[in-house]
Amino acid sequence: MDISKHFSPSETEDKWYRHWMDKGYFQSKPDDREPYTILIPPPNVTGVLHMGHMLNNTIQDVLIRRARSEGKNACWVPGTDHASIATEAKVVKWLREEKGFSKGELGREEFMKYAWEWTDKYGGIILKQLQKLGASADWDRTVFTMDEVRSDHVIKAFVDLYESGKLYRGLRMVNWDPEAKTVLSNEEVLYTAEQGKLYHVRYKLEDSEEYVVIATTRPETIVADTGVAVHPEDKKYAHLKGKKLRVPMTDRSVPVIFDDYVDREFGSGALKITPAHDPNDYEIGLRHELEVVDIFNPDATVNDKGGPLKGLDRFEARDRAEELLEQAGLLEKVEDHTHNVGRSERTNSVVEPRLSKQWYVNMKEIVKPALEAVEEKDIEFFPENMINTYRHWMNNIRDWCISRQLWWGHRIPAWYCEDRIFVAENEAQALEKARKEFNNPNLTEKDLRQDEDVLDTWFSSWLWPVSVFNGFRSKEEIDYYYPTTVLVTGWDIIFLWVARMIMAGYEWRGERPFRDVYFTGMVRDKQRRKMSKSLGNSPDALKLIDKYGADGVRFGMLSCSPAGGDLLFDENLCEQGRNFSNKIWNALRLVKGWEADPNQKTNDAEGIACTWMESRISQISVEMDSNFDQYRISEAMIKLYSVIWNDFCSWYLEIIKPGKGKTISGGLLEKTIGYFEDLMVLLHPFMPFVTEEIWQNLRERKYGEDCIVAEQPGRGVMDEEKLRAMDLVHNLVTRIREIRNKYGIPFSEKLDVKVECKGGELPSWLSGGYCQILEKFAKVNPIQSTPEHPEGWMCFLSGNSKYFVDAGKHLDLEAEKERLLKEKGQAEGFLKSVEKKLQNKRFVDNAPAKVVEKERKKQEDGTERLRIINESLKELQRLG
RNA sequence: GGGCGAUUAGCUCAGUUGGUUUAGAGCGCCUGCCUUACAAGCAGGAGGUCGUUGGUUCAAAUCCAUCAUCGCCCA
Repeated sequence: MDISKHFSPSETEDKWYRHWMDKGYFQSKPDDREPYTILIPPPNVTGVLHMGHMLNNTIQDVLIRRARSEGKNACWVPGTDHASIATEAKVVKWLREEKGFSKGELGREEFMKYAWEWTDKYGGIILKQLQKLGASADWDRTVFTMDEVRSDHVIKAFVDLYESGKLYRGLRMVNWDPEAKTVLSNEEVLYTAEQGKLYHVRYKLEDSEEYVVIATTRPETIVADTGVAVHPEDKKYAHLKGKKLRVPMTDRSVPVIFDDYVDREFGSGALKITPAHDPNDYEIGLRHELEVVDIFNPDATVNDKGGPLKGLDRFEARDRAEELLEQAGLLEKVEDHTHNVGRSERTNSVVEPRLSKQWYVNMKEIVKPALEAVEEKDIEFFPENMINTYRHWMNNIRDWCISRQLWWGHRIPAWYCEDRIFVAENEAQALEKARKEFNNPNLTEKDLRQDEDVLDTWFSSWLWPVSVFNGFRSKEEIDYYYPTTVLVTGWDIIFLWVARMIMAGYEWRGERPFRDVYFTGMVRDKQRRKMSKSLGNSPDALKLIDKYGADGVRFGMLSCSPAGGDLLFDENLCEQGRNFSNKIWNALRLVKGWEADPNQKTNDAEGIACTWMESRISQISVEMDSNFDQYRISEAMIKLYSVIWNDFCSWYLEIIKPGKGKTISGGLLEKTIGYFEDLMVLLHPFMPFVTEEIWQNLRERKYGEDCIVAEQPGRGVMDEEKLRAMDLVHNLVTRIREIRNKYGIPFSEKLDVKVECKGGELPSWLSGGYCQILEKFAKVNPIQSTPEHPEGWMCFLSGNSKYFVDAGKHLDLEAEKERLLKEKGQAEGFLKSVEKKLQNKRFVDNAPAKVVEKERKKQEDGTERLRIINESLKELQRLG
């Protein structure tokens, strides 16, 4: 059989992916088996695959494939979300640049047509990319937050909440994005320290030339001031009680108020109050019943109320205000000032606090079961400590603003008629309600006006675990799949999404939406910067797959991805993954190259190797079980990597490898192929393509006999003694190789080795089949026992035994002495620390007997080692 | 300002909740090898007083406190 020296992923990936799809392995239907369900955190429908997605989805795929191999009914539901603001921003830009239209010119209906056109064109690219990665999601179930079923759920949820009194419409200070002209939730605003200026402005008393200096970063809002606040205990300003100050650039005067919100240390200790343009000022304004003057249009240009600044953009207005203040002699000084500026996550424009009427979800009641579920571990977080963040947010939760001044999304199902609101699933029902309310059967649709706004995208995705299974309308699927097994997502959306899904789960199902939450870290570059498109520090995901293969990239992502922690991505890790694929591939080439003789018996060494390998496979399987229970995915993979590379390839295969021109026992080859299969099944969830390819090559397979659905190995055989013996052999081999290396003894030169053995009997692991292994790996004749140091032989330690090797002409007394002295130092240090413990009476009295016993054994061993070393040194001196 | 977390080998990280022969892995580094599966490889090696200073304990990388440095979240 002619097999290429290097594994080539590109040839195999598409082939097997298609085969899995053809066989319908990714599909899930409710049946008698235990379900294992994962819902994808829906990426933006028009987005492209980035490193975060790769990590997140690789982990989901590992879990799903592992569950499948455990015989569970594995169901991974893929889908996308419509990402209201991000998508609308893209469509607006596209229309402006390509078609020359603005949103306003088009009107709502036309705009929506274009938005759907855009979505149809770019939608789902990301899902195709996930397939390249090997994602074994049930694609027949692909859902979209704006498809019919999901939209229906969103509308129904809104109506439900309204009817149960958990929704209200209120005037609040909101985060306004003047570019997208929409409100943003707190979570959509990103704060960073930015360089600005602090303007010190003089406010004169109404009836004198005396003035108060007030520091502000936003002089353009001076014209909207309706008060000046000072701290009630600030003696400096006590005399201002009852006075009024003239607002610069206007002919208005405003009262001085006393409020302990004021920070006496900041600036002059006097604060201008602009209720319409600052959330804190708004609160203060409410307390003191100040007037509210709003000087901005929705696009943050100054309106009629802005006096001399009218018509200017807010930043132009700032400069203009500076000029005007300067001219009026009211500007005391301007300083550089660093302060936190909030920007829109989507458009990056500076967020403008603005008073506006919006829809809110009252969180008071909803939050309770959601917090409790996590506190009581009904829902488990991995890593556990994410609960702190969660608790903190939940305890300080504020009502959720869910309306957005956009068109792309679910339009709010609220209709206005005169001064009344009618919330219903559709217009006809709303009309019905209105007719009843007004007792007027003559009302028509024309009398109703639907709310212009759409709902926050998260208002649709918080329903995901329910809506994905059509939970509001049908029982069949949701009763089987809900609650889902695990949610895999980044911790950055714990509030935006995770917390809210939990709330929705209890609100509509009375039950947790998932059992576990696995929080992935953020993928960062080597400089610890979050990988992002804007920084351009994110490698192209598909190019990486081209270069290293999907398996290689998966390996790379997984090998550095502890839950919750950040992940410093290094392409090097993908290379390591690719090399690993190649390693296994070459193991296949080796095994396939052997010629089997059905009549040939296995020898002792081979028998030992088999029992040992079986035990190792059992051992690693058990370890992986426990790793998976704790979502230690990275650890499970690295351990398996080591078993495959070191134990299977470097050790097992080398032991049983037939000599040149020799055949292998048929039974042994059969067993070997079995182990290889077992290892491929265990590795499959991490590296699906290369394992499937090898699995298929290991034997003739019937159609449908595939690695992806193969059963995991049993955990039966566990021969502790063989495992220990093989360790000792390994150690001895390493020592002999080290000596060969150090003294330049070529491998072609066969060595005689003896072991110091008082009774004259060799331990079992130095005789029989083990001798053959030693012969093969260290090139030594069968080891013999000796009561004393043979004349002129070199001495070394392995484990606790003293060995002698006939190094002949290679013997270098000086180097030997140096080596032994170094070992002596170590042995002495070791013994000292052990003895110190044992001499401590309190240790011997208080520590558990087992621990003390262990220390005694250590002491014995250490003493023995030291004795051996000292003897050898004496022998050396005698020779030298 | 409130909170969370980190600090272990040159780099990236494990260390299963205080006790495995004086701390492990991968990468990198050094030495020797194109040994007939694999140079995307093989064999071997060097490298850490577990951030600081105290404390608890028979016993601390592990628990507590302080400080230092860094990161993140919320306001």
